[in-house]
Amino acid sequence: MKTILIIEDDKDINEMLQKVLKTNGYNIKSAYSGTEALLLHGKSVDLIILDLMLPGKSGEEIIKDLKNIKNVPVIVTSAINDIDKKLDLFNLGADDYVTKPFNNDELLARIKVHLKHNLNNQDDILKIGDIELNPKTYKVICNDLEINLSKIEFEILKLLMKNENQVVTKSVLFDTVWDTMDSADENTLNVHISKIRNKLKKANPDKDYIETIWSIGYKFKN
Amino acid sequence: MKTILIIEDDKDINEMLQKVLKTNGYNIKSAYSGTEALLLHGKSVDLIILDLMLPGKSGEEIIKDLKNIKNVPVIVTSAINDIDKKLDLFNLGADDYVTKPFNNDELLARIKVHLKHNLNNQDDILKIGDIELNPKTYKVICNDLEINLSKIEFEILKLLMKNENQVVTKSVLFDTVWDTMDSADENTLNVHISKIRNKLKKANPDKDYIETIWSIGYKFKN
DNA sequence: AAAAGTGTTAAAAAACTCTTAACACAATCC
DNA sequence: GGATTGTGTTAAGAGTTTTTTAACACTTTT
Repeated sequence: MKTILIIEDDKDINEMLQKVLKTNGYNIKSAYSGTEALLLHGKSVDLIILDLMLPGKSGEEIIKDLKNIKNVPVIVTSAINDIDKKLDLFNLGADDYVTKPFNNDELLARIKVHLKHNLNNQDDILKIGDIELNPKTYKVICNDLEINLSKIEFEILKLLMKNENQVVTKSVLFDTVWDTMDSADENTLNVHISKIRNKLKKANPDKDYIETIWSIGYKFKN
Repeated sequence: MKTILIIEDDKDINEMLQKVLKTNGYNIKSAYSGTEALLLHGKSVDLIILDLMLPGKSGEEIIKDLKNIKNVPVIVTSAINDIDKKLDLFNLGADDYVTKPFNNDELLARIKVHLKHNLNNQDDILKIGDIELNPKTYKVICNDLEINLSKIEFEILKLLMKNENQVVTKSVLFDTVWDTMDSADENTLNVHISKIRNKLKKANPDKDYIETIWSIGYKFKN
């Protein structure tokens, strides 16, 4: 289920949006100001609906800060239809700009468009060779044997498998698996990789799944 | 360079769009009817701008056919601001809907958004002759063979390829690849260049990619 | 022909990684 | 409550790969 962060100071509109989006199957976080939004924005948020409210921080500042935390699609809503403002926001990374009053169904359609593009959050079963990873149940089957991975181990393997045959850089791994800025020690990653390799090797001793790309990262190869 | 397919029956608007998009660095294909568009749409097209008011096939039909050939972002432009029509088109796979008359800069911004999202973003892959370098995945393919470069080798080749047919001075190389002040020995660079040349030669023995510019630097020639 | 710059190779040095073990912490179980 | 189990992080030493250094042959410029 996708999570949408609503940033809207108008209480009626905020609540209306919450209701509409909830009935359409989204998980909701709601904020009534930019500063509040910054606290709520994090790993689980998949898309942001940002109202260009006037009091406090400007929309431009907020969008910058939000994108800094995590780069997800931002749909700006605004009563103002000023072209310069629009262009500013697109430049700062806004993905869409909807003028108020908007039609709810159109907003829903636009949300769909921008979520569709973000393929990083698909929860489908990943099947590569004799490994099967189910992001929903946290189950991993290798060579017909079920293996137990810890949460971090699971996240690492999922990311590697999503990028099959491509290098996943260490910085990407840190950003995705550990959402804090002061990401873990390099060594921590090594240890986890080592543990994953051991568990996979136990299930299938003949294969090497994870390749080290020296000084860059790791690659799940098939 | 990205290629945009313009589908617009109004001659003036079509030509205006061509001009605007060309000056903004896009490659253009232009069609004045749906059937013509279907013939032009293919592998090289990255995004479509589709005007709705076409004689013959309806916009809905055309968008279906286009997506069938190759699923690229479609921005619909239309003089009609009918919500039901809009929703129909979003359902059929439209990625954006811009009402005429539109501001050119806004259209450009929206084009950027939808191209950015395209995961098959081949944009920053450096392709020169039979060499392909992907800065994101750290992959280098030469003459259809994948070659493994170390990190420094990769950075050097990337810089040279970015400045195709231009001399890259040694000081620029040192500043870019080694970010410390006490830049490495001149000889160090020679050794790395030598290693890169060897690996490239192994993949394609017939070509000399890197040219020495005596006492100044190196040049990736094509 | 001399001087300056470059190419290549092998070996030393540095950087990075892997594994094991230890510790702290949290959740679970009797 | 106290013991047990499992997880995440840190540290240390061994192991591996890359990077640099140094030597010498070679090429270009003056």
